[in-house]
Amino acid sequence: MLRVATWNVNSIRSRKELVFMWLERVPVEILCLQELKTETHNFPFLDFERLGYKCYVHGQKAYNGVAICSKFGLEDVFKGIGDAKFDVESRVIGGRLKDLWLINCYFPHGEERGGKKFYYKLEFYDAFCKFLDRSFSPSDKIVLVGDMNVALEDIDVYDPVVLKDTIGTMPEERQALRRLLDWGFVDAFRYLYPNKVEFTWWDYIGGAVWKNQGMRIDYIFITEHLLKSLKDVFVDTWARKKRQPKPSDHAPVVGVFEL
Amino acid sequence: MLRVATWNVNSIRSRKELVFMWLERVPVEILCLQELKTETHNFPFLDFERLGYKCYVHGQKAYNGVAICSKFGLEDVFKGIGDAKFDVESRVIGGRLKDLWLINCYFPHGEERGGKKFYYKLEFYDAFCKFLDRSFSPSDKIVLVGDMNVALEDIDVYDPVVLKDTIGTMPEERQALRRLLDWGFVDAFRYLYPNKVEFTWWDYIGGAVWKNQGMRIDYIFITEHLLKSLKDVFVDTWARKKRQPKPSDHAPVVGVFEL
DNA sequence: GGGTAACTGG
DNA sequence: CCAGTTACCC
Repeated sequence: MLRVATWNVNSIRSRKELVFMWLERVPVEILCLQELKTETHNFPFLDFERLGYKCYVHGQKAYNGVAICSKFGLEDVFKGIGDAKFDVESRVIGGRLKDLWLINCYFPHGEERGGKKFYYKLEFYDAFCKFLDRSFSPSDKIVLVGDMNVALEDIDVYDPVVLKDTIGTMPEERQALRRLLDWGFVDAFRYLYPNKVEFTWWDYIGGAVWKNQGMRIDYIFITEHLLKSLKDVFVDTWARKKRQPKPSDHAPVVGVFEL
Repeated sequence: MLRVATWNVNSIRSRKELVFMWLERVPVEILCLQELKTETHNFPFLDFERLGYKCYVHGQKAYNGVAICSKFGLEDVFKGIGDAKFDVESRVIGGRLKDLWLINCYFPHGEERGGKKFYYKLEFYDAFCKFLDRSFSPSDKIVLVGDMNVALEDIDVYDPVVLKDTIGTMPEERQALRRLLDWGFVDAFRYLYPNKVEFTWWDYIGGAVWKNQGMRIDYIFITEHLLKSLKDVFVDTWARKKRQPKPSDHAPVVGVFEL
C-alpha cells in the first residue's frame, strides 16, 4: 500500500506539531506540503527524519514553499517548472520513486478577477501545462498533487450562487485547471466518488468550517495507468477541526494506492 | 499583614498566566502592575476577580499602562498627575485605602543620554514632584511603588564601571529620583538592608538573568509614618527565572507591612 | 482569522 | 531578546 497525502499547512514552523500529530493518525508513506512559508534551512528536517521521512524541500521566505516528505528515497528531484518567470517563487517540487513520478504544486491564489495576480494565476497554469508537455507524457505514471486554488465544478463548493465570481470558482480558472485533465490527468477523488460533496479548504473567517462552508481546491490527480491501482481518496477533516494547536485552513487529502 | 507588590509585567495579555501562577506562590493583598501594553477594556478583570482582586486600571494601547489590583476596595482613585503634557501617556494610577495612599507609577525609560526621551524622563520626574507637592504631604501615609527606571546607587547595579553612562545609572537620573526621597520618601528595601545587593531587572539579551547582571530599578517608597509598620521587602526572582511561560524582564518586589 | 515581515520601544 | 505595531497575503 502506498498512501500519498497533500496538505497546504500554511506555515510549517507554526504547524509542525499538528502535522506530527496527524501523522500518528494517518502515517502516510508520502506527504506533500504546500505553503511552508519558510526558507529551506528552517524546515524541520530532523523531526521528520525521526519518523523515518526523507524530505525534499523547496522553501521560500514568508510565501509559498513546497516539500515532499517520503518514507522512500526519491530520484531525479526537481524544483520549479523550468520557466524563469515563475520559478522566482517556490511553488513546485517533484521526483521519481521507481517508475512513479510525484509532482507537488502550490498554484497561485489569484486574489480577484481582473487583477495582475489573476492573470498571473492563469499564466502559471499555462506555463505548468507547457512544463508537462516538455517533461512528461500522459502515458507516464504520475501523481500530481497540491493546492490548485480552483474548485473544478459547482459540486466542489458549498454554495455556487453565493460564491459566484469569487476567486477559485470562475470559468477562466476552471478552464485552466481542466487543461490538466485534458492533458491526461484524472481527478482521483471525483473518479471514485462522482457525486460526493467534500471540501478541502474552509475560510478561517466566521467559523466556516463548523458550517461546512468550504471548497474542494486540493487534489490528487493521476495519469490513466494509475487508475487500476487507486483504492481510495479521502479528506481528513480532523486536523482542520482541531482548535489546539491551531489548524491550517486546509485539510489533508490522502490517496491510497495498491501498486 | 498587608503585602504590596510592584511588578513591571511587560504586557499583561502575554503575562497573565505567569502573574496568576506567581499569585499562588505569593498571594499579596495589593499588586501594582506596570507596562500593561493594552487598553483598559482588554485587561483581564474577570481572572483577577476570581482570585478576589478588584482592579483599577489605566490602560494604553501598545505602550505604558498601569493597574492596581487590590483585595480591598480603594477610594479616591486617580489616574495621571494632573499635567496634560504627561497625562497623554498612562503612567500613574493611585488610590486610598483608609488612611493609606497607594501610588503606582511607570517612569519613562529615557533611551539614552541627550535625546528627547532623556529630557522627557527628567521632566517627568520634575512634574511628578510637583504633583506630590500639590496633592500630598510628607506627613501622609503613602506607599509609592513602581518602575522608576533608575538605579539609585552603584550598589544597585551589577557593575557600575561597565554600566557607566548607560541609561538608568546616570547622575542626572539619580538626582531626579533622589528628589522623591528628598520630598519625604524612604526606599524601603535599602532602609531594611543597607548593604544588600539585589536587582529587580535583568536584560532579556545575552542571558543576563543567569549571570545576575541586573539593576535595581523597581522600588517601594514609603513615607516616614510607615517605617514602623514595615516588616520586610523582598525581590522574588522565581517569575523572572521561569522559562515557560516566558518571563517579564522585571521581577516583582514585595513590601510587607503590619499596620 | 491566521500566518508572515519590518519596524519601534524597552 | 521580547513585547507591541502596521502592512501584506491567502
